[in-house]
Amino acid sequence: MSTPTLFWFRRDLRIADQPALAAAAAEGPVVGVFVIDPALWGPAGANRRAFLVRSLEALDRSMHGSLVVVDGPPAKALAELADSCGAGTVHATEDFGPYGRQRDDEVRSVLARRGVDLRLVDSPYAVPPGSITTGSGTPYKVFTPFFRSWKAHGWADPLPEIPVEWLELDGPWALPDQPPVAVQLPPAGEAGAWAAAERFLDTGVDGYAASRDLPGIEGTSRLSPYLKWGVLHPRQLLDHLDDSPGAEAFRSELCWREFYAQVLYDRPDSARHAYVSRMAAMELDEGEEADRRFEAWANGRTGYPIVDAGMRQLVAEGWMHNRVRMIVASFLVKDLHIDWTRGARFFMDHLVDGDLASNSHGWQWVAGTGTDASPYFRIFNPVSQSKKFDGEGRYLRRWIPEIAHLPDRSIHAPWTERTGAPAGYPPPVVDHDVERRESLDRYERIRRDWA
DNA sequence: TTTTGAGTTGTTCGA
DNA sequence: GTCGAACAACTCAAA
Repeated sequence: MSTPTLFWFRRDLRIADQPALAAAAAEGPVVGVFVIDPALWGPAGANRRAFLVRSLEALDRSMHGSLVVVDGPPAKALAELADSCGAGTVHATEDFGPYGRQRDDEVRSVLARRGVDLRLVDSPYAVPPGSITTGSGTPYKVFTPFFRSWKAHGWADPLPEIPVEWLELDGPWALPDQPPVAVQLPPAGEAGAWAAAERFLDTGVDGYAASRDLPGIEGTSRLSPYLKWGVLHPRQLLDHLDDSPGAEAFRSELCWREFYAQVLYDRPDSARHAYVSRMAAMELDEGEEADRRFEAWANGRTGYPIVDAGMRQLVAEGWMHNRVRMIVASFLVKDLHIDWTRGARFFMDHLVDGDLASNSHGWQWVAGTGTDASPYFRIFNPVSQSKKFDGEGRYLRRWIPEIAHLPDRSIHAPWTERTGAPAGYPPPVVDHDVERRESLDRYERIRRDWA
């Protein structure tokens, strides 16, 4: 009997279109393993952990129950497992995140000492980070030229189905208990992912360019949790997109994910620190009053309906509409003057689709600390954004029952209602016009000091 | 090396 | 209500 090879699942919880798995299967019988890494498990947040557990259960079913689940630091866990089953190689999909790269270096050297080879194949992206550069060989910092270059570079077609001989090891291999969560999780596994993908590809792509901006309707793909865990690979979706405007808009959203992965790959520190370092000098509000305002934001009680609706959706669903993510982020940073990293952490605690690169850089874009060139005076007005993208208040009424009875005219700014603000709904925590001015002043001080 | 055109998602003001 | 200009001038990418 040939020696088994280990396949280490990470952010690629699928069987279809799996080049790294195909490479493992080409060597013989495969032991599929997932390592519950304490360094990632704890910080993931209960919602994401719960979705991960379900995704692993689905994966295990598609492997006829052969998935091995081990606990502990990956280097130690994999070394022990390789020893016990006599595997000479460990295959995995390459990870480009700051922690993942460091972890894989360590795993590689620990395994090498036992004569076990770590082989990294493929990536969670259509185009692996680092493979596209500008004409002068530097990483792109602006999206549009990156997008052009990314499309010109192109990507592989999805792989045809390959046979895998899964090897079962003596267990028991228990998945961790699924954390009890209040949110309704998306259907897990490749079947659930493809049901969602087909629904979107069949009926959602056409109107995507316009409807993706309207939080009151189901206009987005809702595929982010699957992309996060690699239940779907982006090239599988790209393979179904034509040249229509909606398809191009969706392709560009997929590319944003890759652009930010590339930025983080180039600048691992930018997960937690300002990409534009001089912006770290921004004056921030801290202390009791700032904490009180942060709590109002986190609890959906700022008195600005679009902000509160978004935060309530985040806590209730573990997901927030993209347009509203920008609005609530802008409000925390520019109306409350609170550090973007605090908001980013809160998002990561709740999001089922929480992805470090996209989350950190989405926040940095809003905060004006990121790769964007001139976001100086770009401060979202929570009332005009609400009127523009949720004119009929469908989204607001769904999430804020206290104000559901208000007419369209005043629902976006309840304090303007002549009969008085509704009982049970708070007055605005700050005055947007005042805080907008304050933010511009603070930016101006940084700019002046820099000059 | 220098130059040139362009840059996710905005807001406000005044005509 | 709608529309264009100003915001303030910076950095990036490519020619």
